[in-house]
Amino acid sequence: MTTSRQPVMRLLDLLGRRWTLRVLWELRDGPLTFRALREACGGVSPSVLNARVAELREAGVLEDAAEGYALSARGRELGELLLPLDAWARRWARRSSG
Amino acid sequence: MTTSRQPVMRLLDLLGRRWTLRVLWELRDGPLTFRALREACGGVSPSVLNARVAELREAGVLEDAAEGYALSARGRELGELLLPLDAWARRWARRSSG
DNA sequence: TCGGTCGCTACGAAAACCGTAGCGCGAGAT
DNA sequence: ATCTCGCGCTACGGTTTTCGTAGCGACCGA
Repeated sequence: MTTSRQPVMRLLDLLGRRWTLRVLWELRDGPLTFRALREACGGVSPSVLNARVAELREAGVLEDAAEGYALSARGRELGELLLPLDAWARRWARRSSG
Repeated sequence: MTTSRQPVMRLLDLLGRRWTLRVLWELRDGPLTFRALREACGGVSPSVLNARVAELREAGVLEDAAEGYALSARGRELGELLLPLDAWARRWARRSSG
């Protein structure tokens, strides 16, 4: 009840690792190669990126594609759940400045 | 254009730190004291929890309350955006097992 | 064969995180 | 006034994660 045995907490733990959310976000609108993904994420170190990719792949969220890496069907679903964060973040950016 | 100058990427960076999402999640249904929050998060070390709390406080997502820490109005909005993750995670948990 | 790009690994330095102990403070009881 | 208790939070040493850079082997077009 308190532990991460609940699915959502496992998910929160997975997403709460550096670059994971960002990778998901960048892959939302189409596949990217390893290097392109790396640059899209502002130049993460390849070791970390590879670790994240492996985790997401094992989680069934990301999969290999001809064009590089792509979100799976499940991953696309998850990506869409992340979408409203954009609107929220825009409103959020207008804090303490008016 | 590529960097985290875009609001959503700042947000993704904020949320992509260990325990941040979890803290948000645990605070969704009511305020918690520091120690209660700590236990709800499976016993995070207080130094890290304090850092996360400070970050979220500065971001205007979390605020001090009589009962401990509580989500701000904005924070509650963000918390609701996280809500569908629960349903997704449940479906996700039924992978590779049926 | 050569140049270019691909996914990915190696490895030392730096930063983040963990676990435990405990401080200073305010409230309630004696 | 003192004692006690739980509170938010800090200190600190050890472990893990992340970073930054360099580069390997494979593939492909010229």
